[in-house]
Amino acid sequence: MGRAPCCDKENVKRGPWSPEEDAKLKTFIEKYGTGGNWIALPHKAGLKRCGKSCRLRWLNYLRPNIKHGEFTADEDKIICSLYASIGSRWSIIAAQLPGRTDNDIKNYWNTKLKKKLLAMLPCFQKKPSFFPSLPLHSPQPYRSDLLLTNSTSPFYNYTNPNFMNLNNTTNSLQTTNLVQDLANITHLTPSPDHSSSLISLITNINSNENCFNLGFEGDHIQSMYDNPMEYQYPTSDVKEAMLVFGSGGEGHEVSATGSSSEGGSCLSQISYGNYSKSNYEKHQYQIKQEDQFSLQGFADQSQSLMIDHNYSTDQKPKGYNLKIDLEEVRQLIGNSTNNISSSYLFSNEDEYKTTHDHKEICYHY
DNA sequence: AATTTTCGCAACCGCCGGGCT
DNA sequence: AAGCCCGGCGGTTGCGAAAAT
Repeated sequence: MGRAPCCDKENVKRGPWSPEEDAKLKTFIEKYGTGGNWIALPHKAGLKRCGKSCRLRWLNYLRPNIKHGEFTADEDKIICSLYASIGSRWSIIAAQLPGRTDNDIKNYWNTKLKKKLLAMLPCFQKKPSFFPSLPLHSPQPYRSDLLLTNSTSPFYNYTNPNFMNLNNTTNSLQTTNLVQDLANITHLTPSPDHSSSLISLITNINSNENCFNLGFEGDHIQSMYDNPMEYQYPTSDVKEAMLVFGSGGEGHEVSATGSSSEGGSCLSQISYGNYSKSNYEKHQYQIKQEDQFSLQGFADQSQSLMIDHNYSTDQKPKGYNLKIDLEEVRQLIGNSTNNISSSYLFSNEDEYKTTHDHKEICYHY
């Protein structure tokens, strides 16, 4: 049995607010305040609205000093910085931007800023580093060397040509490039408590999540839990093959089938998890952002990006510093016409279906 | 010019935590 | 201590506008 609704949904008006309703609400609150009770407010104000709806309308639209319109470069910078630090805590981010609402910032991020930020990732801009030897604008033959062949995993032996075989030399190089690209963009600095400054790759078959993970590792496997940066390669049963960068382990929502609502899109997260080897689902502070970020660059492959960043329970960064190059973001935003990667990166569902059906590889500009 | 697709944003939904009884 | 109520929050949806075909 579910929770009782906050209001009688049959008798409340829904949908867009009329100017008359706005005026009623504004006048009432300016005169009497909210009284600390949003549920009772609409009745007092003579509105046939749910209290929550009134609250939202007031906070997001009617209250004084609300700022609408374009976000400034400085605001972009703050949003990017805070998102990199705390994730999708929109109310906290909004608190740093006077006049902006959490809803505004959330919408702005989801529709514009995120795409611009992701589009600047070198690993997606430099196609050869990720899709070496695949010429553009031409269907590609089936690549047997890109098959997954490891028969030890039920997910691994799925011979989907859209996945890379990370066991062979070619793809090790690809992966190394990928690692380097991400390291470049995030300016990751190894933690002092990881004695190895070298990034080594490990492969960790994760049967629970249909992924195998590539992680940065220090000298000991413990690093796998301490170190948040790992790549996950879903290996089966996904209509869109995708690459997820980020944290794995139980309690993380990184399943390959975790697609968001829209057909051609796939999952992406920026999450913050506190791992401990013994019980890494405890004390976990996770912030998740699902992206609608798809890539049609490799057969019917869609990809997503996850930047993961380890936090301890006091939510302070532990181990690594992630710095988004905000100047690059700003330049990118300021030069929206020069955005080759965005059209390359973002596909729509129809394109997906077309290439999926015909097993062709198409690059889009 | 008409139709379809995509985009942007306001609003809704449902979960969660805190305060009160 | 337990249960209820409410506010706050983040994710999602729906619809009108704009862009593309």
